[in-house]
Amino acid sequence: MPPLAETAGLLADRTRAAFCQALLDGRAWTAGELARHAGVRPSTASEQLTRLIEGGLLTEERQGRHRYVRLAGPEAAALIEALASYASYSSSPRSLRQSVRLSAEAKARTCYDHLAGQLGVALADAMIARGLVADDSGLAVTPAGRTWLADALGYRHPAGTRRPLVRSCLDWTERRPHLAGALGAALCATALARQWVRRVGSGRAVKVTPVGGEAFRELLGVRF
Amino acid sequence: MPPLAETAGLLADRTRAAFCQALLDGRAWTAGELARHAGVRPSTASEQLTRLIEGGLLTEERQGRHRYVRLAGPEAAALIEALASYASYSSSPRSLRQSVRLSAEAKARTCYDHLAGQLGVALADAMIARGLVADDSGLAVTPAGRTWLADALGYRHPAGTRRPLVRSCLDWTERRPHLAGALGAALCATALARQWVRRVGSGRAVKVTPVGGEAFRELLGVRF
DNA sequence: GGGATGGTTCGGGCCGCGCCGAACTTTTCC
DNA sequence: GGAAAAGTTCGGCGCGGCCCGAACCATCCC
Repeated sequence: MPPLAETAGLLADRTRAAFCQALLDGRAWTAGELARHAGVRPSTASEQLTRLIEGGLLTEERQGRHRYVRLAGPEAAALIEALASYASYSSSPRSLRQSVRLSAEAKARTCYDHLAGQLGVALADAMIARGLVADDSGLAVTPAGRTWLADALGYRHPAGTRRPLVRSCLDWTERRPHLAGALGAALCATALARQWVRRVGSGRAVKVTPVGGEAFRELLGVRF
Repeated sequence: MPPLAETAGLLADRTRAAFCQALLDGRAWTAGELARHAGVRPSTASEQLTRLIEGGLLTEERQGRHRYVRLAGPEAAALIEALASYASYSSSPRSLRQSVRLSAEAKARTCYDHLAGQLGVALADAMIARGLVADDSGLAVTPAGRTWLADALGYRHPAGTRRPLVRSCLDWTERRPHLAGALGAALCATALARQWVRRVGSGRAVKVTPVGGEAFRELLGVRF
């Protein structure tokens, strides 16, 4: 079996796909949580998780009687994003898309380790409008952007890392790009740490707190 | 079945994956060519092609008794690239990788509508070194680059298109990025039109002609 | 220790699907 | 018109894999 087909096969199953999409929130889930989420028996979940781990898409971490599982890394997340984005791009009738836009996840959510949804797109737009990120056919952080990153988030990009500072990630609800890469991750981490956003429910949805609304307005002029 | 799993399923089969990877050369193939290429009977190829077309990954064009088939567009190509790149990234033992590097495809080939392989990476490096493309955490064409595009290739980027001028595409033989997007396509089209490279065999491999060697050296200082 | 909970292993059932060959249709060429 | 070639449709075969329940193991808590 050629490697492409094999990798695709990992994601070509209802249950495994549900696992991976849930794990796009970047957190570690237990096997049982994923089983309930996908609506299968624990035994089934256990087997499918093993396959995903052996396939290199997930990593596990055992803690006592729990088996925690998370995406193997940004590359794996990017692959799943790419597939999900293409799939929703090529399918999804209009009416469904409309109703999706009204959900909590569409307003604001995490996408692996960065922010997405209407919030994510608004933040991306704001950073481009303020000249912190340039969108000259491909995204790039400007010098002003680097300063802002250090001042507002306390983030300095280590030289020589493989991960790009900023990467565009197509938003499957908004159909517009938001910011991924190290910048996106730093922004999301800060937002969670300083309680600008709070997770709601067990999924990927987040909610902007009053403090967060203030912060986003002050730092980037985003009104949400 | 969730859309992600469905799309993945299209590529989760030996035969269909072989079709798609062959079609990454950007050309239109007949059903029979693909059948021989993948080592299946025409009847099988016919059925699988229908599935890929209904799934939106391919488009067809009938001409007489021939059924020509090609990738549906840059998005589809990008998806297949992403999967192929990840698959070879996560698998592929060292020895295999070594022998792959010596093949004709590794030296120079097309990747959907742009140039890849050692040639593609060399061209990308040269354009970055000459300041035509900036690699400041994300790729972007510089003003000098736009001038060069107009002068050397006669290409002017239409405003308001959805397709990015330049996009990074991870090379699965070199493990380094080469240039995709409209710029990559324009460069590849020019190279083929002006006989800088010539296709060899039925696959994606190309060969740099003497004229091409001259042109690449003159325009970008690339010695190949 | 004993009960409850999370997770795994194993056997078995079942459905899907990828493949082929044979028969058929359509187009091309002589 | 007739033969050859490209492609399609259909019936059928067989494998793979997805799922479950039952039994079992490991951990945690009282």
